[in-house]
Amino acid sequence: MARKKVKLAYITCDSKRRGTFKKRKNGLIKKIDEISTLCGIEACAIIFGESEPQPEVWPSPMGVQKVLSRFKRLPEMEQSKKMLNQESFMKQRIQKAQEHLNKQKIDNKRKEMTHLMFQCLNAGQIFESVNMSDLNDLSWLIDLNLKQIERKIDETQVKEVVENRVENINGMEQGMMNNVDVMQRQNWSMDFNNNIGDILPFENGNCLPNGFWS
Amino acid sequence: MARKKVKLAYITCDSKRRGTFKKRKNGLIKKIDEISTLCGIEACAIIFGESEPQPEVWPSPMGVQKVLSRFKRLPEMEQSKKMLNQESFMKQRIQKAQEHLNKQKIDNKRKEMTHLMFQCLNAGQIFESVNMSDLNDLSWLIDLNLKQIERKIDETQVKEVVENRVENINGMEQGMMNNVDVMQRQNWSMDFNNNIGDILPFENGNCLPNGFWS
DNA sequence: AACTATTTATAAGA
DNA sequence: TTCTTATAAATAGTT
Repeated sequence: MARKKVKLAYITCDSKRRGTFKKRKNGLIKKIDEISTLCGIEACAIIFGESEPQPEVWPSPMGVQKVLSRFKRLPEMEQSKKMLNQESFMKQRIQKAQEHLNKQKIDNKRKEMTHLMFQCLNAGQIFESVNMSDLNDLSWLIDLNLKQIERKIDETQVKEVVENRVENINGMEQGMMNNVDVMQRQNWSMDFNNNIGDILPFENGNCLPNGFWS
Repeated sequence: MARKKVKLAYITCDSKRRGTFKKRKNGLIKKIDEISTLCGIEACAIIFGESEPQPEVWPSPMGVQKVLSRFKRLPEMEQSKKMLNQESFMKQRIQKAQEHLNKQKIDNKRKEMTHLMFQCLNAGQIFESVNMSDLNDLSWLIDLNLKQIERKIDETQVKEVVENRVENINGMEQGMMNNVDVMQRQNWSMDFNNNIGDILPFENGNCLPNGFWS
């Protein structure tokens, strides 16, 4: 997990595998030490290196024996209660990955639509190529921005100053919804960028926020 | 390890300890899963929660049994070979902490001296309060900067442009070494700041680098 | 073995 | 409890 994300699979290259093993074994033992200390619990780990007859153990073999005897004292039934651990563990992992993927997709969509929104503002029109679905998302995004703008207005109590700008924006939204020509006033987008910047929910106001595409 | 560095000691607060345990147990199991997969080795962990009769085990209890039987097959002698693991582990930890501390000290000193250097440049003189030892470190730091400046000059091949500036800097160093009055030309520091900024080894040239004191 | 650029883990807070 | 988010730690690739 560094420099490059590593695929979770057997490392074929011998030297790399050995290096990884050494580093991760140390990390693992440190982690067990920490959780034991922090939470005051009993735990042990036994790690067989691939060509070493003696395993690395933690804590001392005596400590391991203590944990093991406690483990063995449990009736088979109890020991096996979590038998499906590994499988359910994998399922959990898959589910989490799936959820993460979904979040990323939504996030990407939002970025895409934000980009499109600014393109439209700069061009002063909505491109022919934008399909219905994106248009829908776009209006959702504009809606979202509007709400934030309204909130900001309430907060700063400068209603009188920006009221007509908000009307413009409402007009813009209406226009987008109907895919008509509210945006065609070329000057409007520049006016928008120059004035609305400081109440947009982005750091940089009239351009995409820092690191937006990174 | 986040938001705040946690002291490696038993967590007294019950709710925090339980939360930490849960999170770290998951992290730990994930790590064991990873090292097993990546390195193709056998390993197991048994973790007793503080009030749970059944331990969390990894991999499945069957897998644990397999590792355990392999472990038990080893003669006592072999099992105990790494008996001192825990103690030597602690010693290693202490040594590493010590080394880290030393690096931090050196780093701090360097920052302190850099700060002092700029203070002197701004004031146009070396303060009476600076002791001999710091003066020594200061000259070392200036030396270091000089070398970087020289390297930069070679790289950019703009020798003719900056040559006399370098002479100024050499003069400055000489002056510091002798604790005399080369720095007293009030205008010099401003000139330095204005012109040397882009070849200093810092991001911001005439002020401390970003995040320097964070 | 030591060094960093990155990825992960995770302590607090919402 | 789960979800964020800022920070601390682990660690992959390099030297």
